[in-house]
Amino acid sequence: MSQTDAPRKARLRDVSRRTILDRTARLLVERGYSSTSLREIAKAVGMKAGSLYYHFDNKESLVEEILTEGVVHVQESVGAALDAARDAGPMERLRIAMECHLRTLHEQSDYASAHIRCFAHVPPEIRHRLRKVREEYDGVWVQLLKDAEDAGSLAEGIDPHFLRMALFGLLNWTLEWRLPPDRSLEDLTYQFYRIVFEGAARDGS
Amino acid sequence: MSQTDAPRKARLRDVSRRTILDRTARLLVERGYSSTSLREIAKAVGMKAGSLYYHFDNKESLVEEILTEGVVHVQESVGAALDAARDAGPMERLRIAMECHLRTLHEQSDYASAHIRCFAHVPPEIRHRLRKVREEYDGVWVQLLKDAEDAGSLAEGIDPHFLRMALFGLLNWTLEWRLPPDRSLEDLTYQFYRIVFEGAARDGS
DNA sequence: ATTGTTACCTAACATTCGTTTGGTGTAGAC
DNA sequence: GTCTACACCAAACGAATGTTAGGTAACAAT
Repeated sequence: MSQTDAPRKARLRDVSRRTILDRTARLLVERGYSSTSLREIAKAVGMKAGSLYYHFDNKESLVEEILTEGVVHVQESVGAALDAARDAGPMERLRIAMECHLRTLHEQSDYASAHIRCFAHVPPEIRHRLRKVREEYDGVWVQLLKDAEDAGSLAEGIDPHFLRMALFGLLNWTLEWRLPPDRSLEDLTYQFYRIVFEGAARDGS
Repeated sequence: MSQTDAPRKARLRDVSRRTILDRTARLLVERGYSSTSLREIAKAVGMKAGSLYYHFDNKESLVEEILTEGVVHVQESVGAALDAARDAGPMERLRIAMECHLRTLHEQSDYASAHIRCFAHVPPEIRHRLRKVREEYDGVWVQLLKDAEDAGSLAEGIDPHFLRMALFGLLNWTLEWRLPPDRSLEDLTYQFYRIVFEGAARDGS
């Protein structure tokens, strides 16, 4: 009846729901989509498998919500960092986006890394809807590269579309490694930025 | 009794076995490890599921053989191309290796693409043994980059280990795309080579 | 004190999975 | 013509899967 009543009533439900999402995201990263069973998820949460259906319609919608949120996490993280560096030049903004993308994947969001690792193995309908969600985040990079191009910072003959694909490959593939713990993500970003934009070859080779 | 007798006796067995491997590789690329069932494989071959056990101990060893052969395909393809260009400079040899790696993944071997797409989702023991198989192919690239470094063709401050990881990310991640059919793999290789080695930024940005 | 809702559990459902067992037709060897 | 090894099939196994139905403690509202 009070204003705090409705939130309090809804709290346990929301907490449990969030716990399920968190634990499932972790399992999806570790074992992939098909190998993560509802009973495994339930055990990680401290429930029984059937109880998951109180919070989600089925396994697919649970996973879809996680993978969708994964894109949102990366997009918000990169977006916030770019907003904070609104005055930086286009190349510096690209470097910031690279570091932020890497940091979200490796240190901040199991949702994001679950998205990368499971996308290809998820049912086609989900994958189709996830493509739509990706497009908005893709747009951020399209704009970043367009800004760099307009500023005359990109070399001639470089196709921005391929460059974007190359960047995604570089950044997302790092999930396949065990990151060397002696090197920071800042180092990694610096190396990748140098390779992709300044080139790994000595000038004139 | 004749010399052709033993081969003829063994032929049907070998043909069937190879058919199983081929069809399974294709299914692994399309649906991933856990979602590819033995009954699906058997149907694609024209057998019943139980009959697969005449040729393989179990699902895991069937898959392991495919993923292992995938590495062999790439390694032999790249190795042959490099042997044919023994006199080329280290940077040209790197370009050749890139194109050959891409071509094997996209046009020549389902075994190779199955390896890339399924490696992370395969049982840990198999993954552990596959790492050993990868190491030899990794050595090819370690040598390529060492040759480039020794020739003074690499920029200072570039860590060859990170550069190799970057290259693998770039090349292998292309399997996540639908390759634009209007662009050849030669174009793609050229773009990637320019980005990674000459840099996507205009000099002095 | 009673009622109703919330957030689960128990127990089962039908299916599918990898796998095994016991056969069976066919082809060549003798 | 008989025999034998080969390459497979038929049918089932137990276990695991996603999912559903019915029940039940705990708590809040009345």
